[in-house]
Amino acid sequence: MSRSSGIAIGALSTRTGCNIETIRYYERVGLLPAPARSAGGYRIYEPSHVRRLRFVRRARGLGFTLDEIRTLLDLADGGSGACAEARALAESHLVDVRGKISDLRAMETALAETVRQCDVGRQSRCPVIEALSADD
Amino acid sequence: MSRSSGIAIGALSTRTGCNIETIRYYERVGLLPAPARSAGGYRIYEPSHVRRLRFVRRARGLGFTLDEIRTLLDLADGGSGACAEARALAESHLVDVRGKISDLRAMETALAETVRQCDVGRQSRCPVIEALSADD
DNA sequence: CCTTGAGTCTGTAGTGGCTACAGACTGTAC
DNA sequence: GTACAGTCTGTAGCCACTACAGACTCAAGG
Repeated sequence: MSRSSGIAIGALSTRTGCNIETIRYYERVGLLPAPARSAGGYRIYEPSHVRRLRFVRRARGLGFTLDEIRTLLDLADGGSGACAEARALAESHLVDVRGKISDLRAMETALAETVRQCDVGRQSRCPVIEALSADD
Repeated sequence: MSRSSGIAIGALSTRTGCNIETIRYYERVGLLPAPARSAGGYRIYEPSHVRRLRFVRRARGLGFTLDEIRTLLDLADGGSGACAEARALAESHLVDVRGKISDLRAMETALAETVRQCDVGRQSRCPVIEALSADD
């Protein structure tokens, strides 16, 4: 018996590209179900854990928060009717992402302009510092 | 004597748009020098504090870390020779910002595509969840 | 002078999403 | 049997704040 024995945390880590400490952290905060344990207390992961962790990592890669991912996981497990909710979550997240992009673009413009002024003249004072020190 | 008496932390907060708790935090971590105190222990800020805090807030607005800002402040105080260093700092920060923008744009594309598929078909399964659950 | 109420004080703890230990134990290959 | 990599728990740190509790202070009005 016990033919398919599952894998240890290190193997799960290599397979998913997720740090060991992070895997344990996900378990602690309830994103990954607690796996079975060996006699000596080692975690033993099944293929379902691999799938779940990949889901989490992918969602993190898209910038979803752990809270949002918890919801997505519930929806994925939940079944029907979930699609509209998942879509809404993804859409509102997309709005966030676009907001961040435009914030960063504004930042980029301001920074680039500041740096550019260093090239322009050989002022007595530093344009970078001046820009940050402006009076109004 | 004591004609110009300085302002309290609340007034500094309104003037700079910086949270009171954040002002105290900046003092704690050495970004803002500790001001004089009233007999009762209230912080009394001078115009130099207003300028310094504005500098910090502006730099934060451009996404500099507190550590980078500490350096910028040293450079601003330090005087000559500082310009090249300040410029280098700003430039490397600009590289970071551009990196973040392109990461977010990739995210945006992937998210938008995922959401779009919800519109396309009336699949039995949710494209958002499917995308996150992919096997490879 | 006294009271009221807004302002301020210190200190501590929480946030998110990890990451980094220390010190003890386990599993496995030789 | 023993070496050594892997894993365990628990705690603390990171960044840049934010949010309290409970005590105190200051200015204005009566």
